[in-house]
Amino acid sequence: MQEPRPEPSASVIRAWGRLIRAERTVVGRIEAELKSAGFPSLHWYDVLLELKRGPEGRLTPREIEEAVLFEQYNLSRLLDRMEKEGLVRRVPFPGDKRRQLIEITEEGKALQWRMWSVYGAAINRFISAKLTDKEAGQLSALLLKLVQE
Amino acid sequence: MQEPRPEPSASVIRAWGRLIRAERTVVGRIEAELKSAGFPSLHWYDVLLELKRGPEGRLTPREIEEAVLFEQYNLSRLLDRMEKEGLVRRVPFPGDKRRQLIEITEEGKALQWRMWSVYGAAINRFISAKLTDKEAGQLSALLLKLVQE
DNA sequence: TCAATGTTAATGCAATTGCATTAAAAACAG
DNA sequence: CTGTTTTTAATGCAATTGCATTAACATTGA
Repeated sequence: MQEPRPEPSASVIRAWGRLIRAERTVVGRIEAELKSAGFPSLHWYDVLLELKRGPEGRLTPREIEEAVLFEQYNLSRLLDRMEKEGLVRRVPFPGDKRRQLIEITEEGKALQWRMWSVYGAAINRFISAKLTDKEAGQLSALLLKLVQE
Repeated sequence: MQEPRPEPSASVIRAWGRLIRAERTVVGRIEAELKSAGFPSLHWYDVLLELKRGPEGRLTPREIEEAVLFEQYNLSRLLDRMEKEGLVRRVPFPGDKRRQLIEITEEGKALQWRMWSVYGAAINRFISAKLTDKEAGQLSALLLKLVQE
């Protein structure tokens, strides 16, 4: 016998819907800015930024996956494309031939930098203009609760 | 001469990162539940729900697009697939041969209903369990500000 | 009226993503 | 050790998405 399942509350359903919509809207706006400036997508930026932050500009694919929540196979092919563009380089992982290190190139760093000038401006336009810093802090705290555990 | 562009504040950048991450995480978890129950993706659900709410279970593709923020060409092909599964039906739009009405079928309504039992439970597990109703309300309000104007 | 413009939906083709599997190497268990 | 299991990354192929364009119709304005 199955217990009746309680419906999610109206306020939870509303929050969920708005989360989807806000994300789609803001990502769409920011991607449009990047594209119209001739830059690749946010996914590329995310990888470049993570690498730049990593020790000596290097991370394993696993670490990148974990940082940006991509699927293994998607990241593998994204790195193919980025390598072909000269933005990253695959180097051997010392002491483990299964793994590898992805290293950002100077060209990759330069692209990240140039993209940030457009990306940062877009964040200003589409987020800073809509929320105070205090509200941004509240939003962060709430979203953090959502992903925890 | 170019004015120096102010950097987005740290709290805004953090909120933006968490918005992306929270959305990806929760969508991923919910999609996994749907898939493991043998159901199609959230996109299908979204379309079915919008149609079910529409007058006599009908909306134009334009209206669906607007409601769920899909691209025109993606929706066009999604509707192809859904029609092939017998979930929706394309019917002529009276008085305008360019447009059409998409009508949900009984089978489509039944699928939406069955999906909701899994989807609602997933929302409970992944959202209700993490936020109080009050917090959900605050989150909604903040996300709304983000998409406004 | 009718040419020009705008709107709606579909489609060919390229790029990306998803799924399942594979290959290679490392870690582990007896 | 040696066979088994686990981890890491790549890949063939199908499904989906993105981009650019097209076709069909409606609307507008001279």
